[in-house]
Amino acid sequence: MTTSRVTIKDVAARAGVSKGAVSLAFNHKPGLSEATRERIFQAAQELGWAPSLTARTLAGSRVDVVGLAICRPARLLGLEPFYMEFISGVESVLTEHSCSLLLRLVRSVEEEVGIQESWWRGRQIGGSILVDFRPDDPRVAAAERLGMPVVAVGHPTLTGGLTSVWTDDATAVTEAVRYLAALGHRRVARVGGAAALGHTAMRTAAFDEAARTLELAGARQLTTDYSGEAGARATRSLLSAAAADRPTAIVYDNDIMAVAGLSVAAEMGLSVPGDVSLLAWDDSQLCRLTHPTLSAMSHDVHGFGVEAARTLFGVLSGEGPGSHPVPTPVLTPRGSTAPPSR
Amino acid sequence: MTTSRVTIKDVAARAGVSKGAVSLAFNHKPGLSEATRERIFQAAQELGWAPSLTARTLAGSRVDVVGLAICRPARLLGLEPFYMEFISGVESVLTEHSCSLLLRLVRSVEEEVGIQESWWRGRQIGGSILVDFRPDDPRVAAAERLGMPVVAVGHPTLTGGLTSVWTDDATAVTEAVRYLAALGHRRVARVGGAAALGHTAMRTAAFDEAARTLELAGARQLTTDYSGEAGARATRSLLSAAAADRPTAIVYDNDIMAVAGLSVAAEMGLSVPGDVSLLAWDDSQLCRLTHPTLSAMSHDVHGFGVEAARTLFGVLSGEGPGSHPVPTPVLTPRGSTAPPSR
DNA sequence: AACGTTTTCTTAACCGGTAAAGTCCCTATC
DNA sequence: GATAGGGACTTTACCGGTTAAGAAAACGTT
Repeated sequence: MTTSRVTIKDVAARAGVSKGAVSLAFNHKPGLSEATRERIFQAAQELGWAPSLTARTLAGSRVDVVGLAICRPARLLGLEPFYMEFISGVESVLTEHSCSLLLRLVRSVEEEVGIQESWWRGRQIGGSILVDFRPDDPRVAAAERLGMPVVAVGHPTLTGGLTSVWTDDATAVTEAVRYLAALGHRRVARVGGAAALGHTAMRTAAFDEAARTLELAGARQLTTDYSGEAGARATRSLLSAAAADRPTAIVYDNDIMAVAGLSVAAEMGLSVPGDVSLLAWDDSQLCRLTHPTLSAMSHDVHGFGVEAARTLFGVLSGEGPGSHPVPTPVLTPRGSTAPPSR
Repeated sequence: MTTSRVTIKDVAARAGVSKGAVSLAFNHKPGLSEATRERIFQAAQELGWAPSLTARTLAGSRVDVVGLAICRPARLLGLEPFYMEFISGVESVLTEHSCSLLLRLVRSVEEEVGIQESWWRGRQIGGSILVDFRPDDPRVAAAERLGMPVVAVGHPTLTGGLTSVWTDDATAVTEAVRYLAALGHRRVARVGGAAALGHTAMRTAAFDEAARTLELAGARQLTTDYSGEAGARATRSLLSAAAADRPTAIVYDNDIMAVAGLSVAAEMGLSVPGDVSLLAWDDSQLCRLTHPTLSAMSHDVHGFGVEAARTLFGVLSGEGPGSHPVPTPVLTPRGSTAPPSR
């Protein structure tokens, strides 16, 4: 009930030493006899004391909290397996360093800049992981202006001089299109993610480029908000074209939209992969739960989070800016892709 | 680049006043002329200063961070729409109070007790939201021992004397079973969540009770780990019984498993809802993306998070322990439930 | 003009730690 | 036996705020 805040002073008194000695003991610094050290830990244990991180932070040492602000409508976040998996990867590294994650959902990049700045100014965080980069993202300048240690999750062309962790979306898109073309598809469509995001633009450009190179006349692209509903709408729009124009293969920017697409195809009486092939992205467990199972560009999202966190610790320990690519998503063919029917 | 930490002292100097005056101004406390107040804000703005939350916390005011530790294997978290939606609800309230969320994924309740304790001891958080209660949960005693303000998300019978926010799972399960029975189903099965969780036990008991009351001889239940794979396995096991014993309706404890079940039925050549009806739980967007769409016990998870956070702020402002039920999940029939075929 | 009130601001003591500098004592060295 | 060098602690000065108590100036009163 009472709790009566136990402080370092109480521990010092109980162990019969000074505050300084307790501090020394708890930071495993030299200058104390084994006996005293033991006595101090004993006292701390008895009183149930742990050093206040707040005070410790204020006293000038580092902050062991990492920030992460995510800017997506709440409705979508719930559904996207991506972030939770990413976070779990980040967490697994933070835990090793007994660090915590400060999370915030924001509505705009501008708001995020504000949050990050106040976190940093208020000494709430030691550094941050920035995600969902846009072209000319204001966070690049903000991070540099503040001198705040960050790792930017995004392609180096988007993240300015910041240390970045990224996947090669362009190559993955190209591989996806090549694969579908190799199966014999000519009318390939892509249902992309949010148009404002930098990596969507990169995928769009790569898709165009691949379509041109492979001389796919019927290539088409749409952008969405990543939601299943938008994916369904986009698919419906693509598949309702006259049979001669209708795409025979569709690539999606996440797996929720691919699942939605699968259901639209069924609803329209089209068989997958007979009438249309579908290819998902990110490849969560979901892709193996549908019927037919979804072929996907598969991706170790957890590992992506791990790498981001590791890199942030690198930055925190003084490493200069760098570019850290993580493995390119690999094609994982399952039941939803096949050669087009004649 | 340099940032040269701006502190309250710098602001005071620039405004030509003392530290104390700046503090007064920024906390909107009386005792300053309008002119000085203005001058101070002006100076702060020019220097880009914001008070350090760390220092502020240390100086004795409250902590504006709320803790949340989640104990589920990372692999599952990614997929479960529940938590992200819940978090987004929590966040929306925290934001109003300019509070942040400290998130941690843990592997066991014991680990969580440790984390919560060190957060609290270290003055990292002002209070916490506890989720996923088990019978005799050690967190109840821990929270009371520490005198830590918390809100427990779980049924009052599980959360001891802690302030709780909960949904009436028992009633919802009963309603689900009644509905299926009303459609004419006699062999109803349930694919439950993690056996160790308190609310799973409550649902299991309620299901048994409802089956007895309605005299459903063929009622069966299984528990899983909430993953789609486990849901698929469970469904496969249930549906591979001889036709005369095979359940004609299955209730799932989340929607991922229901999706998995749907695909298993398809794989086994059974039609939904013709041969077997499926009923999902939680009702994320996913339930509307399958074919047929999934009937579900629908639930405002975002609102659940909102209520949890609101209640925590109540506790923080001194409200005594209380019990806050949120609306019971309501049955939302869609395409996956129908009377059994003869 | 003398005196009590307010208003407005300053001082100084914390909050709970860290870290550099200082003190004391014990031992090795010449 | 004087001195230097460590080891084991203690002192003390911060970190960047808050806040109670104190002081100076402005104001109203009789």
